[in-house]
Amino acid sequence: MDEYSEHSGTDVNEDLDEETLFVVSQTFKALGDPTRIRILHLLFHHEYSVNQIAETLRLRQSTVSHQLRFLKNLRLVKNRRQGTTLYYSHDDEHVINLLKQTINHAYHC
Amino acid sequence: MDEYSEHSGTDVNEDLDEETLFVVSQTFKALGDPTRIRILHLLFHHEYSVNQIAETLRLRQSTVSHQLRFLKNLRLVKNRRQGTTLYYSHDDEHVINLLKQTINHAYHC
DNA sequence: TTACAATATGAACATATGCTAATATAAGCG
DNA sequence: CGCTTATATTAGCATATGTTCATATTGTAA
Repeated sequence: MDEYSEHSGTDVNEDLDEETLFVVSQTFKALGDPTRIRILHLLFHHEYSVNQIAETLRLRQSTVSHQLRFLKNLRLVKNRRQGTTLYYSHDDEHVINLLKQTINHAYHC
Repeated sequence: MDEYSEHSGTDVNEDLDEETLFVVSQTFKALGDPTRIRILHLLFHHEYSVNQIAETLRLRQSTVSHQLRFLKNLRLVKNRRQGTTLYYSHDDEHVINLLKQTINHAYHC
């Protein structure tokens, strides 16, 4: 992996500021739930509608919709309308990479 | 970042097995709390005792001890005894890298 | 317009989570 | 041994979280 570098030239032991702490914890929280992981994993390769996600993952439509709203608020997914259907796809390469890394790590260890 | 590669030659759309799902979600859950992030961030460069962590981060001893137990159960930290003092340090390079990446990402965006 | 399909929303519920105070345990020293 | 320091543990509490059912909204077509 790549080297950790401080954001600026300040003290290396500086505590994290509150905003960073919030953003970072929110990001990891988003990935800390099995349902959301399954949804994001499904969206790795292409877009799916809400109902397609629900059917594929055997989840209630309501559950999927709630979690998609959660993910959309964090800008981790985006959607595209086609008639009454909304197609969702991922919208944050960094977070997708975190997930890919960790899934691979879990498999290989 | 590096490319995502499937763990085996099976279907690319295969659903995540339950164990992987559990490990991955546990890992992200560990990083999904501000207190644990602060503790792990503090441990980036060297070890600290429980009381040192509590004082530095202005947390109760009990809070720190609980979170360290959590992190130790997931093998994210380890400790070393010296008399009555326990010195904790990080014990999972992969997870530390995830955290470093995400902190940097939060700063730069 | 009405009817239908797809999705979103709100409320209720059960469970999970994190912090705290109080207490217990463990190690070292006199 | 008793005393002190450092850490761990337990129980209680408040809040957060995830799912579900029921219902509302939206868009399209007849």
